[in-house]
Amino acid sequence: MTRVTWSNKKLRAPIPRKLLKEHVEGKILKTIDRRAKYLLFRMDDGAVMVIHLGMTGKVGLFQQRKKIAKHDHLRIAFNNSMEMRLNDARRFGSVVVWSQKGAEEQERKFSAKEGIEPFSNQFSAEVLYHLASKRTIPVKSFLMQSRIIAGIGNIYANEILFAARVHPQTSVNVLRKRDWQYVIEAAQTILTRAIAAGGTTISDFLNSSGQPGYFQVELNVYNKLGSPCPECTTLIKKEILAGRATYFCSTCQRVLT
DNA sequence: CGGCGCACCTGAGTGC
DNA sequence: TGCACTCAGGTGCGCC
Repeated sequence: MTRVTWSNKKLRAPIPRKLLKEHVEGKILKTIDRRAKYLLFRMDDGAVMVIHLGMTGKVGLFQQRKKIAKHDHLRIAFNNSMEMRLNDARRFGSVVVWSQKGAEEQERKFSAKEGIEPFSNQFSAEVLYHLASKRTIPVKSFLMQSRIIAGIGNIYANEILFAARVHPQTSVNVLRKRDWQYVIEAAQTILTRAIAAGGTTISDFLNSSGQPGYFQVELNVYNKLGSPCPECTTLIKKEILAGRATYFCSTCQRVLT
């Protein structure tokens, strides 16, 4: 990575310019991993650059000579005429750098406060049942709490609960193990589909088109206020739950008690 | 501690 | 190429 440049705006936090200069510029990018909704760019010396995309962030590969776009906040050039660009209109995203010295410890601490990965063995009816047993928050809020479960945002929380036929308002402590099993299966199916669509988005970036991935995923309830439920034709309802738009079918999704 | 409300920001859409 | 207003895919802080 031959050169790092940035805008003068801060994201969620100021861009760590000094650390990027010291630990990213001039280094060799070895692998890119993901934990929760964070991207981990690992240098071959052990340093790590962590990027979160917030609501509107996008990372793409571009020719260095291509004109920069409004809201490009970070550019990292490679030694082959390409560069990676982080574009983020609302600036809810973030960039953090762990130097090789403390990276392992920092990653452990970071990972410890992020929730269960939906494709891990921990994402089981047993585990979720126990985590939920003493809590009373609505199941939708529970699914969206990144400290408990990683990677499920508002759109997919809505879609998962529709697929599992669970009402978003249901208090988590009333779900039985078999309800959790439905939720888990729905989550894995829907996230798998979403990831497949996301893969298409990455290709679009290279082709300079740039369609957000979720337009390619078929949504059953999210943003479908007043549309007929695909299962029973009842009109989809919308309510605000914990400040977030919540869509559901009041026939298919019953509040458990 | 758990649960909730709200702040952080820009842009798209809608109604007048 | 107006203006005012609402809403948006996430996270984390402060308050009760």
